[in-house]
Amino acid sequence: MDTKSSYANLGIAESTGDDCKFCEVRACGMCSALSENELSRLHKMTQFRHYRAGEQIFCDDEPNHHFAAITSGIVKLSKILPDGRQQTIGLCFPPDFIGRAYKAKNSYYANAVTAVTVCTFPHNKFETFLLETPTLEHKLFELTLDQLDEARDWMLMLGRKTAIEKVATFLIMVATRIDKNSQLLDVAGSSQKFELQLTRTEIADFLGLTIETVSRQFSLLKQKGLIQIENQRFVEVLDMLALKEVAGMVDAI
Amino acid sequence: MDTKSSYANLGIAESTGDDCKFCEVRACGMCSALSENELSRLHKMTQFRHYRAGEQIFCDDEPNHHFAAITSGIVKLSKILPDGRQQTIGLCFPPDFIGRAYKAKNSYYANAVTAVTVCTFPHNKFETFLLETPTLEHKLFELTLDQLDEARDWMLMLGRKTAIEKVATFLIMVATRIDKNSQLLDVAGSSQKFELQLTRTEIADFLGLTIETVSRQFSLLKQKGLIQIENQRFVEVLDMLALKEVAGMVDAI
DNA sequence: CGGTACTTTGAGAATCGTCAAAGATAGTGG
DNA sequence: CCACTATCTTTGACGATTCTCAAAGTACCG
Repeated sequence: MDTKSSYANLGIAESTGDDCKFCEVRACGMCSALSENELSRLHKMTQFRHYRAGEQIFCDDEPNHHFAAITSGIVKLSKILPDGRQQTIGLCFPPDFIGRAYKAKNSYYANAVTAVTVCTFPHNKFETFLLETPTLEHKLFELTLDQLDEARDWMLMLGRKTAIEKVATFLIMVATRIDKNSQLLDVAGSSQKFELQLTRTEIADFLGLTIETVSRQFSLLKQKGLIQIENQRFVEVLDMLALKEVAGMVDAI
Repeated sequence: MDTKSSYANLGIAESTGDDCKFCEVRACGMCSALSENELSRLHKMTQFRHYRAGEQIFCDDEPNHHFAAITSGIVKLSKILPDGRQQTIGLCFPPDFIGRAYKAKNSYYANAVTAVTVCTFPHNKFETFLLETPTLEHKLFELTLDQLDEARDWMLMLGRKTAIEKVATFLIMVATRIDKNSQLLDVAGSSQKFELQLTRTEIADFLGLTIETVSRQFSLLKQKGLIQIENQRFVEVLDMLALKEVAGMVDAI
C-alpha cells in the first residue's frame, strides 16, 4: 500500500471511478445536494488531486481554471501585499469548496496546510452545471454564507483583539473546528488535546501578528496554566473557560 | 409636504403601491432577477422603511425578522465585544441586501449611517419565495460572493496594514465606491471630491483604530499634500496615485 | 552526530493607544 | 445676529503593546 507515495509526486491521482461511494463528505458537502443522476454527471468532469503540505493549489490573479471540493486536509487562503506582507483570509476544511464562482480570476492564494485531497471540476463546465442545478447552487450559497460569517468574526478579531486574545481565540477555534470535523482524535476522552496543524508562521499570518509575538503569547498562556504544549505542536487546553475569558469571549468578572 | 417628519418617527412608510417602477435599484439589485410576475408577488410582502442616520436597523443576537434591500443610503454592519470594543464588518450601499438567509439569528448589528430607505420582507415568507425562485437565489449568491471578496480585502487591511495605509485605503475605497454608486456628485468634473459620510468614530471602527489615530493620519496626508479637507467632512484627493502608494496598493519605487 | 529548519527568548525601537486639553462646527434661544 | 452649548475633531504628551533584530534553544532528518 504505497498509494500515498505514488500520488504525492503528481498532484493528480488516478480516478478509481467510484470514489464517491466512499467519499467522507458525500453526506455533508456540496454533493449532498445532488441526486444520483446529477452526481454521476458531475463525476464525469471530476479530477482528483492530491497536494502535499505547503503546495500551492492556485495563485492570486491566476485565471480560475477549476473549482475544488476538499475531501481531506486543510487549505489556507491568503493575500499578499506588494511588499510581501501576508495575511491568511480563510481556513478551509472538508467539506468546504474553494474557487470563486462567476468570476474569471482568483484574488487570493490557496495552499495546502496539511496533505490535501480534492475533487476538482473545470471552471466552465462546472458553472454551466451549477446554473442548471439550483439545488447545488443553493448548497454552495449556504456554504458561502457560512464562510462570510466566519470572515466577519475574524474581522472583529483582527481589528480589535490584543495579541493574547488573538492567540486564545485561535486555539479555541482550532479546538472546536477539529472537534466538529473529527479531523483529529481527541486523545484521552473529551479532553481538549490536539495537534496544531499550522506552523508559528502560519498562525502569525492568520492572526495578523509576527511569529515572535505568537510564540510569546503561547508562553504566557503556559505560564498562566491554561495550556500545555508538547513538541511545539501538540496543545492541550487545561482550562477552556479561562481561555475563553482571555479570548474576550465572555465578560471577565 | 412633511412626509419626512411623518415617517421619521415611525420607521415605516406608507406603501404607495407602485414604488418598484421608480426604484433606483430595480435594474441592478436583487429585483433584477425577477420577472414582472415574481416581482409583484414579492411586492405583496414588501414593507418600506426609512431610518434616520444612526438608527438601529437590527441587533446582534436578535431573531431574524426580515430581510431588507437597500434602495438609498448607507448601512454599516458591526460587531461588539463583551467589553464594548466595536468593529465595523461591512458597509452596505444600494443595491445590497442585509439580513442572513437560512439562519434564525443575526450575529451582528446593522445601523443606518446616513438616512436610509429599504424594502423589507418578512423572514419566513421571503425564504420560501427564495427557495422557489432559483434566479433570485442566484442573484443573492452573487451579491454574497461580492461581499465575501470585500470582507477578505478588508481582512488583509485589518491584519497587515499600518494606520496611515488603512486611512489611505479607506479614502480610496470610499472614492471609488461613491463613484460606482454615483451616490454623490463628484463636484468639478472627474476630480475626486466627496463628502465623508462617516464620522471619525465610524471610520476608526471601520479600520480597527482609535479616533485620535485616524485624525492624525488625516493630518499627515494633508501635510504630504495628498488630500484636502474642508469642514472636516469634505475630502478632495489631490494625488490619487501617490495615495495608492501610501495605501500599499502599488510597489513604491 | 551534524546540519537544517523551526521556535523561543531577550533587548531596544517604533507604532499606536490613552488621557487631557484646545479648536471647530452646528444647533438653540435670546 | 450673536452668544452659548453640545458634539465632534484635532493636537500634544506619555505609556503600553507589538515589531524588529539578534541569539540561543529545540526538533527533525539523513
